[in-house]
Amino acid sequence: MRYSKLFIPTLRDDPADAEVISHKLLLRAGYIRRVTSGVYDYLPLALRVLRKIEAVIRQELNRSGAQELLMPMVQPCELWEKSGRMEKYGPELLRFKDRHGHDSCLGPTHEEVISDLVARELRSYKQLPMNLYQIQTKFRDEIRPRFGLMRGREFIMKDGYSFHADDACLAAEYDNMFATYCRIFERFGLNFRPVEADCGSIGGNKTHEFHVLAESGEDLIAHCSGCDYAANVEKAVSERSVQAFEAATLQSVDTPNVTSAEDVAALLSLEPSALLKTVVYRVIGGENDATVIAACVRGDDQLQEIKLIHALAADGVEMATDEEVQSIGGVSGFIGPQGLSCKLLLDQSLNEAAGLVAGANKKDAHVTGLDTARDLDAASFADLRETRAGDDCLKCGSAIELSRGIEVGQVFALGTQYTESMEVMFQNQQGKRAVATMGCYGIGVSRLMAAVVEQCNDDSGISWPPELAPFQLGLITMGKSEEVMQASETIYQQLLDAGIDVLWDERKERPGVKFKDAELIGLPMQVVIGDRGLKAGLVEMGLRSGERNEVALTDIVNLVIDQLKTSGSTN
RNA sequence: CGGGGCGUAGCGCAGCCUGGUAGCGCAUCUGGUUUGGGACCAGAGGGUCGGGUGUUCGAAUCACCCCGCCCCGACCA
Repeated sequence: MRYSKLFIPTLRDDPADAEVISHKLLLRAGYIRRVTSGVYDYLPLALRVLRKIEAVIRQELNRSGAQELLMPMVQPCELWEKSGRMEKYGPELLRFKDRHGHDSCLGPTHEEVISDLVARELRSYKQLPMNLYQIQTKFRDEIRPRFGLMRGREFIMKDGYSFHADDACLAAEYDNMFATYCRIFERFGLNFRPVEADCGSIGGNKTHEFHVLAESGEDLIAHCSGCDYAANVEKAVSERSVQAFEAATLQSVDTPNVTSAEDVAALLSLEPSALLKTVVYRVIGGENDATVIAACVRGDDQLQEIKLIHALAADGVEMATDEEVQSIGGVSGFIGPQGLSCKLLLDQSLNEAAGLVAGANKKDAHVTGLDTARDLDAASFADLRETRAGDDCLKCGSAIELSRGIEVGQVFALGTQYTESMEVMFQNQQGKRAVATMGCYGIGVSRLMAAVVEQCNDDSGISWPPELAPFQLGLITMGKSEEVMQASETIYQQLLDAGIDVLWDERKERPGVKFKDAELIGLPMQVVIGDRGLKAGLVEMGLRSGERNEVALTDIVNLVIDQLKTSGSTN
């Protein structure tokens, strides 16, 4: 491809409204442009990268026994009514009526459509297992799209669904997909980590997320320094040794205007872990729907809301308003577990704990000497605290570390959650009707492009892994002499003939401009032909990393081929 | 939706406080000189100042309303 014919609108300055590196660089290097909130154009360079990402995914999935199909983006609402997700999915599901008044929606995911398809065609256990996937544009009307491609409303996703006659078969496919995902992310040269995760709104019972480690990641993940335990903090479990405090009688203590756990601890010269922190929520969904509840963790711990939601078997929780706090007998700023007229949950680390300090439910007062076993008989215990760096791993006892991650993939063992409601049935070996069991597997394709940029960049721009670069090679012509143009054209043709994806920068630009653009765009290798070297029969071969060598003009094509082989770049 | 910031030429910004009819850098176009790391000189084009209403002799500037964007919280690939 000739540079002058390619649509690559590069920018000299960082766009003002981009925050994270991938967003800035993809905009600056001419890969993407915003159309509307959370919706982007993929310009020619971006499309090339996307196609390469897709190619790797297809290759590995096909090799693992999955098969590709393509489902529609527009879906009838009936399917969502049938699965019961119409209400649960909420406003993220973009709904509309067609001209006949038929309720439709844009597919944010395809469990319903695939289950409906399979339900119609599945008769016998002999047709199972099967694993079907697609690479499709999804639409989720996100509350807050941000960070460019990282969290768009419209995005490209690979989603796969497997169906099985029994759970053992599902478990085997889960492991198969897990391994396949590891291979895919390894081929992208990413620093990633599979982690145990919460099932979220998709449901199911077993799931792992795949996170690319990056500062800009939206998720916090906990991983053990001594073994392979890793989990999203929404799910991570760990222990820490907390000093036991001496049992004492209950006493009230004045704490005028001192509300935060840290400040109360400082005022009373106590360890923050001696504090018992009480947070009040209103429950959404489940049997406690719309009621107000209180949850307690130690003063130096944070409450993990996802864990609380699970402990309550609810759909969600929301911080209580001051009025709601009052309605259960609490006083904002001085809330304590005693005497509240509501359901009370304590973190399990508080089981049998004594000598604690907690809010007194009176303005400007706390109580000391609180004993959870003695003073709080209505409380139930659950794991509610968020894992902290330095905690002990439950598996091996080593220290837990925390990192930020970008979730680029997730595998779920769903079980029969959708197959039951969608009636995906078949006749089993015993001749009986049975419900199929199901798994689903996602990879955020467009997000992956952003995640790779987050990990592969430097001050000059993007630095693509060879397998994903939009072109394998940049051929840069310097000078305007007839000779150098002619020599460039010859090499360009030879490279093309050798099947190499080359971008020939034949623009009438100064050398600096061409080098800057090549580096911004992130091409992994460059060949430079200039008047100076040409006289001596030499050209320059350089890598994005900076390494450069003068080589004979006559050798260049073969050297490039060798280099591409060793770097593992495919076309 | 709640909280914070912002909207002036393709991009990055100044001007606004204290009203007088729009400016800088980059990019673009023309001509010339340059040509191994984002050149220089000369000239040119390009703006409903996000939109509306109001105040005023006069509004980018002041007031009110609306729209859009970015950041922080709940969602997730």
